Amino acid sequence: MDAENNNQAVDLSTETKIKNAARVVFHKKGFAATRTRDIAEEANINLALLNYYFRSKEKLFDIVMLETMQGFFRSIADVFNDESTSFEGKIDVLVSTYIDLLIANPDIPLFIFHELRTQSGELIEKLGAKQIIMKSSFFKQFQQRIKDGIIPPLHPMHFIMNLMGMIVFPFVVSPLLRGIGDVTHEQFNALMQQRKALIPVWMKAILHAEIPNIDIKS
Amino acid sequence: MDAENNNQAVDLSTETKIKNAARVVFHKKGFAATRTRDIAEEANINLALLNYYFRSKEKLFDIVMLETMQGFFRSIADVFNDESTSFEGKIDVLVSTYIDLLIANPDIPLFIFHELRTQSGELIEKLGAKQIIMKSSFFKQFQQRIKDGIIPPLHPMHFIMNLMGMIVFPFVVSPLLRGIGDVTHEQFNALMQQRKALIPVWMKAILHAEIPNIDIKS
DNA sequence: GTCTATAACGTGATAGAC
DNA sequence: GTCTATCACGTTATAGAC
Repeated sequence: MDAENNNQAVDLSTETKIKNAARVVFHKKGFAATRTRDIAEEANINLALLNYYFRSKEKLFDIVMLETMQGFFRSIADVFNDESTSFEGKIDVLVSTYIDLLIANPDIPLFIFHELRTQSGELIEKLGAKQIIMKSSFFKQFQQRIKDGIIPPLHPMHFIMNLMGMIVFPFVVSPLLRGIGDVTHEQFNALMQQRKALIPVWMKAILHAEIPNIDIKS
Repeated sequence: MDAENNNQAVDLSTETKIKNAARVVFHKKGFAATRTRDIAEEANINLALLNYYFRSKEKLFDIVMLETMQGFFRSIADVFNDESTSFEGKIDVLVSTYIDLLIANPDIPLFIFHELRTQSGELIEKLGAKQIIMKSSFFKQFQQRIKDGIIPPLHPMHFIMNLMGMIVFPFVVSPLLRGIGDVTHEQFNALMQQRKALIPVWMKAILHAEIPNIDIKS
């Protein structure tokens, strides 16, 4: 029964075991704070094998980080570029998809944010993040709605930030919720499930809110 | 003229120079990734002086971290407990105060979030964060509005997360905005200035949005 | 209080037996 | 491929002169 608890116990190749363990530890502690010994222990392998398969801690980290980033942005791209869904439909799917993803991997956001600050801008280029967002079906639908006067002519990033913020932010501050609001882990996940239905509603309220007379040039 | 650029050049005590430098470097790189040499260099002092004044890297970090946390939560407490302002007024002040704070110190959010995950729950207790939020005038005004039927009876944390997320999240992902939206540093700050007026409007739209029939217990 | 030199330690990486 | 033992290096911390 305890053999099924984690993938280290199952019959995976040593290389895969190391990479999986590295992903867990790097996500949780970041590059600088993790020791190669931590990864070896998590993977139940000998320390020397890490260097045998991946040459160095840094090379292993680069592989894990790129995979994580690509996975994250690819799943955004899939939703944003689905030509068959409406603007509102994309919001629903995005919210639901990402809340599930973050419940399963709550350490990912801080990991990504930290790397985005640390790494230079070429990482973002390498990921093609710009094309994913700015040339997406979602973005076009968005701009059409501004042109039609359905949505106020604010910088699109305002709404992207609001949407992603409402999805991701709770996971970043979840320790605070436990400490401040006496919210258990299970209650937290229940709140996140609620938000699958709530965020789309809130997002529509934000999109159509009457905006004050401010300077709206870019 | 260049003597006024930073506080290291002015006539501060060595102890203060070290602490200021430590704050800058720790905020930017976190505990594990900063070397005491980095701090010494930033402070323009000899490496040995760091240990002379603060005993160890860890003790210096603890001092800096606690000060940062206390400063952050204290400024929230000041707004939340101001009996002279209305519910809406508190939102306005909170948004404006924090956007200014974050423009001046964009590294603070990730630093705090990372520490909240790393440190145990006793840090949150030590900060009195629970009392600051749950017993605040803001929170009482909030619950009164639920009782009056002005606001739907959702868990208060939903709205706190939405509000703080809209304020803080852009600063956490600012590198992405530069990479994706071709937003310069100045344009970013201009967008944040806009948000001082926009977030209160959006927040009110969220607060009064008709919510769907979901399970709202807990 | 401030410096130089160095000790003490932790960690990444490798050599070499099996 | 996998292990034990160990090296090589960077970093924290301190000793001791000034």
